[in-house]
Order: sequence, then C-alpha cells, then structure tokens
Amino acid sequence: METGTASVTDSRKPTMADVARLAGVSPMTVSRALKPGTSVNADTRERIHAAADMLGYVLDSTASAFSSGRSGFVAMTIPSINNANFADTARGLTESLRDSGLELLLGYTDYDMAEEERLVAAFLRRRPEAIVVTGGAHTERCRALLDGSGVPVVETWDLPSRPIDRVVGFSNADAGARVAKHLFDKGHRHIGFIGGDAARDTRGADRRRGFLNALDALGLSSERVMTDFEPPITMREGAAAIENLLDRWPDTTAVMCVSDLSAFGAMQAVVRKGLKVPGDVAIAGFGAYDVSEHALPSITTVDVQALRIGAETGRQILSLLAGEETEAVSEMSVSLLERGSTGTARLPL
Amino acid sequence: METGTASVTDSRKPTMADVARLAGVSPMTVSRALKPGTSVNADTRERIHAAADMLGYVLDSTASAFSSGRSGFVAMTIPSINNANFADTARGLTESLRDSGLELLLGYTDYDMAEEERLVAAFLRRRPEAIVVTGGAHTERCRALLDGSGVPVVETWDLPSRPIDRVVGFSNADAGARVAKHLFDKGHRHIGFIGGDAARDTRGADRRRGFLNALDALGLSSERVMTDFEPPITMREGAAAIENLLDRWPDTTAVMCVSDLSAFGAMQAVVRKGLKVPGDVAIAGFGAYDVSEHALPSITTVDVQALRIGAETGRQILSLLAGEETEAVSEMSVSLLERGSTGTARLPL
DNA sequence: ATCTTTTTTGTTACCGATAACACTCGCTGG
DNA sequence: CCAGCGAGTGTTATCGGTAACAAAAAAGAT
Repeated sequence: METGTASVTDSRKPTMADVARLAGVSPMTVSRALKPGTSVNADTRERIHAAADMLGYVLDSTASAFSSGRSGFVAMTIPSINNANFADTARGLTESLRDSGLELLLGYTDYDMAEEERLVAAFLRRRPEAIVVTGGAHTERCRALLDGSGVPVVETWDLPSRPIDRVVGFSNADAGARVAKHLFDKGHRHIGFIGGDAARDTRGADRRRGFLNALDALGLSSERVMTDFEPPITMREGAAAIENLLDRWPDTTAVMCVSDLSAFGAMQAVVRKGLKVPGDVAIAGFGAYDVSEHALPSITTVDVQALRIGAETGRQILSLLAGEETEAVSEMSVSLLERGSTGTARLPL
Repeated sequence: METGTASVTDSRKPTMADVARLAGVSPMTVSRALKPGTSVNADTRERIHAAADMLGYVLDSTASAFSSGRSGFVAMTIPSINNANFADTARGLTESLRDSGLELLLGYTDYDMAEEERLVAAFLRRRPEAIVVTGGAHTERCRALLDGSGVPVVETWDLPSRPIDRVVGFSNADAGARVAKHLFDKGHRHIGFIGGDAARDTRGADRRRGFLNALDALGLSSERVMTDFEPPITMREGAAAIENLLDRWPDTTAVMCVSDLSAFGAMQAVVRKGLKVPGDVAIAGFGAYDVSEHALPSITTVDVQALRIGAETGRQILSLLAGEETEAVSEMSVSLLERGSTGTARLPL
C-alpha cells in the first residue's frame, strides 16, 4: 500500500515536473501533452506519455481544478439512490455529460429538505460547474445558497412556480389528474389515493393534489386518501395502506398509488385478500417501473421518461456552459400507460 | 446568475482573506474557525462566522483539498446505479462515512471491466482517500492502477482469489451452492439456471459455477443453463429465458435465477403459461429485493445484506485511514430465505 | 509575584497544475 | 528577401487554502 509497486524508487507521488524532467521538456508542455486538443508535436507528446507511464504518473485533478478554476464535475441531488426513476435520470445525465469530460457527483437527500440543504452546501464548496436538484421545493437557505452560487442550477422532475434558474420537468399535478380522469373514464366513481407524507415528498403531494382536484371537478368524493407513511413509500407500505383504505371505505373500486412500487404492494395485498384486480379493485401506479410492466396483471402507470429528463438536463447544462442561450423551462412530456390493472376485463392480463 | 444576490458589492467570489479582513483576524484563524474541533476563541469564532455569512463566503474545497492533500472523499464503482442491491451498499457506505465528513463519489461501470478501468483512472486523478470497487475481477491495467495508487482499496461483493488490498464480501459460489442444495432438498432433480453472459457479470458467473458444481456433486445434470443475455438481466430477460429453457427441457421442475428481478420475470412468465409456481416449477432468485418478498408467491432468495456490506466497508476504510490494523478480508454472511416459490405446497403463499 | 503551561493567534512557505504571455522556428506569399 | 503567420515550446505568476512553526496572551502552579 504505502509504496505502490508501479512507482520505481521514490516514495512520493510523481508530479508533472518529474515527468517533464524525464522527457526533457517543461512542465507546461507536459500539461498540454496530457490534454487532448492542444498543440504539441506528435513525437514530443509520445515521449511525454512514455515518461508518464514509466513513472506511473497520474494527473492530480485536485491541483488541476484549483489552478484552472474548473472542477470538471456537475453535482446532483436526488431523493434516494435506491429508486429506479431517479437512477435513470442520473444515468441520462451522466451519459449526456460524458463526452465533455464532466463527471457527476451524486448525493441523496432521503426526501428531506434539511438534508438537501446540507448536501447542496457541501457540493457548492466543491465548486461544481453546475448543480442539479430534484424538485422545486427547498429550504429558503438552500435557495439562497443556490441562487448566490453563481453556478447554473437545474431543477428537475417538477415545474416549480418560483424557479431558481433552469427547469427540466413536468407537472406532477397534471399527471395525477390524468390518472384520475382515466379511472373515471373506466367507470369508477369511488376512487382513492395512496401516498406518503406530503411535507417530505412534495412531488408525490403534487400528484395527489392534481388527482384529488380532478376527482372534485368530476363531482366525486376526494376523501379516500391514505398518506400515513413517510416517503419513500415501498411495496410494504402500499400493501398496508390499501388494507386500511379498504377497511375504512370498503366500496372503493379504484386506487391510485403514488408510485408503482406501492401500487404493486397494494395489488398483491388485494389479491391476497381474495379480491380481483381489476375486477374488484382497479389499481394505478406512477413511474413506469419494470415491475409494473411484468406484474400480473400489468399495472397502469405514468411514464415520466426519467432517462430523458436526465439527458435533457445534460444538454441544458452543456449549452449553458458553452454560453448559449437556452429556454429557462423545458417541459417534458409524460404518457399514461393503460394496462391490465385498470382494464375492464375481470381476467388478468 | 452572474452576480449572486447574496454577495454585496463585489462580483468575484469572496475568499478567506476577505473574511479575515472583515473580522480583523488572519486568514489562518478563519481557516481554523471554519473547521470544527480546532482551538479558536469562542468570541472570535462567532465574529468570523458572522463575517463569513455577511459576505456569503463559501469555503473552496478545491483549494482546501489541494493545500491539505486530503480530498475528503471516497470513490466507489458499482456495476449499475439502477440496482437496489448496489444502491444499498452505496447507502451503507455513505452513512458510515458521514460522521467523518467523507463524501462518496459514485460511478457505475455498466458491468464492463474496460469502463471500470476508465472510471478508476478518472477517480484516482481526483486523489480519493480510499477507493471501493465491486467484485474481484478487473483488467490488469486497472489492478496496476489501484495497486500503485497508494490509496486504500476495498473490493466488495466477492472474495477474490487475488485480492488487491482489503475485501468485504462473500462467496457467490457458496451462495449458489446453497440454493442448489435447497432445491435438491425440496425434492427437485431436474434443475436449471438462468443468468447473464459470464464475461460481464463475474459475480453472477460465480453463483452459476457454485450452483452447477453443487448439482454435479449431487449427481444431477448441470446442463440446463440459459445465459444468452447481457447483464444486467432484467425481468424481461428472465421471462424470455425461462420460456426458452422450458421449451428445451420441458421436464425442468426448478430454476435458480441470477437475481430476484429475473426470477420475478421468470415466475410471471411461467404463470402466464398456465403453470403453477411452485407446483409445476419452483423458482429461486438472489439478492432479497423487495419484489421477491411481495410477489405472490413470495420468492425464495439469498439475502446478501447489501447495506451491511457498505457499512462494513466504511468501517474498514475509517480504520485504515486512522492507521489501525484491520483484517484484510471481512467475509460477510449471507442467508437463504426460503419462501413460497420453492415451497412444497401447490397453493401460492 | 514569577515561572510554567496551555490556549489562542499570526507568519511563512508551499501544495501542483495552468493561464497568459513571450518567444523561437519554419514556412508562405508578395 | 523579408514581413507575417501559425505551430510548438518555455517563463512567470498565481489560484486559495493549510501545515508547520513561532509568538503572544491567558490561565495555572508554586
């Protein structure tokens, strides 16, 4: 460990000066030779690379970032790493940044705005080239930090009423309303909603709001709501919630869950009770997770194209860093995937 | 964007020197005041914090890292972010590092050793305090980079025959063998395996090897293997694979899948064919994903305690950084969760 | 009251790379 | 034949903190 096998004689890590000495050039030329797209004689460049390999030289990005003032990464906060949707957005972002050499520094907030603030503060200390946050709800201090940072900010997965800078997202309320309308169109009149505590998952709360407002507008009761649990609402909580909901309002014929995971849990719980999905209870989810496609019956859901949100965020950032003008708000389209769990047939699939 | 609202008059970001001037102390005292656990007079510290707030000062970690030689983060590569198991390990690691102020820099390799090498090289440039990789299979150059880096290295999720430095993992082969034995004990004699291409997912390949060797040792055929797909094997591939497998070897009564996701996909495909699980075909997975617990029937699986792997990795790293001696290899225990999908009953659950 | 110890603060040098500028050279075109 | 140009290379200064040491101030011991 202490003395790597690769280094030859010296204990301390080689620097550019060492490489320069060995290659017989100045450190500046080494710096250029290791960066693509710079004018260095081909022979010289090769000689320098050989020298660097021989010494086991590894560029010190810390020094490089300090000297150049460019940290070379983009920071992103998501509510949870263990969530296929946010992971997809992170992946889309990573991929669209890759060619420009920007790396992604990822942190998760556990659906907690105070934790988000802590994380954003820590990220800003590292002078990222841009910062991406999930959602449009932040503590005031967090907003102030982001606003005063001088760094491009992108809020995603939401259409905040008071954007900080750039936005790449969609209306969670509209998406919720679309599901409500779908259930109504399928003939349901006693419809419930399962979600998490509103203070933590604001996007989930928006979906709920849109969903319940739509029920109101359709002249239906919007009281069948279970939001006892703390986000993230997992399969387990979905199962527990629908049992409570059906206990309290046994005539419920359709339920929207704030995510596919809770929807799957809910569906299995309903089946376990001996009820049929969708015959006795129709269930809709959100997020187009794999499980909703492969479940039996497959689960109606909303595809938010998480990957594309990430990719578009990356494009925005690259444009901003290139000094181009861009639209402040990119509204992404979402689509309702009508599947077996809200079908009219009594038979699955 | 350009001039943050927080800063008062100046366009350029304030530095420690600015704070020092305003507070009437030396920059060094500011440096100390902003770091907890340093000896600074309480009044002075308060005055400095006030000055920093007034200027909207944000510490420049880049400069700090450069100057102190401590980057303040740990780098980790995982095969995929969109995987609950690896996400859990990352979470466990993050949490066990949190108190010491170390952040996690996360990258994913897409199950590709060349990509891992690229990523490790990029990470090492940033001079992490430690580096964590998933698995024990790496390109030779990647091994050389890690070995020569002088940075503590932890390999996880595996027990490599040729460890680079530290190891926190378990034997995937043993885990596979345990599942084989379980299926045998349940009376199955025609047993198959579904996994991915071995070159990419070496841990999955180890599970397969252990599984098939165990079948051999039990005197059973080990030819019923489907590994046509590229990792990660999703629900979709699990479904496709079991259809092919049952087409080719219709008398198969039990199948292990390389992960719970493919197991779930396989199970749904079997049910869709009109067969019963476990009555006609028993199915076992791997990884103790949520879906295997909540599926109907619930799916027999191996719990690898991904979170604990991360937590233990963090403990190892902290010990190493503190200069303490630690065991080179932490073998983590895994447990077989016997569930409905391999039960003897014909009825689900 | 004086010496010692501890706490608090300041001084100096430096981490390793790169931006900005200066320079050399060979080549082209008038 | 020389001005002008571009490619390639070198020189100098500097980014913003912090380690290491030194000094001053405060607290404690005798």
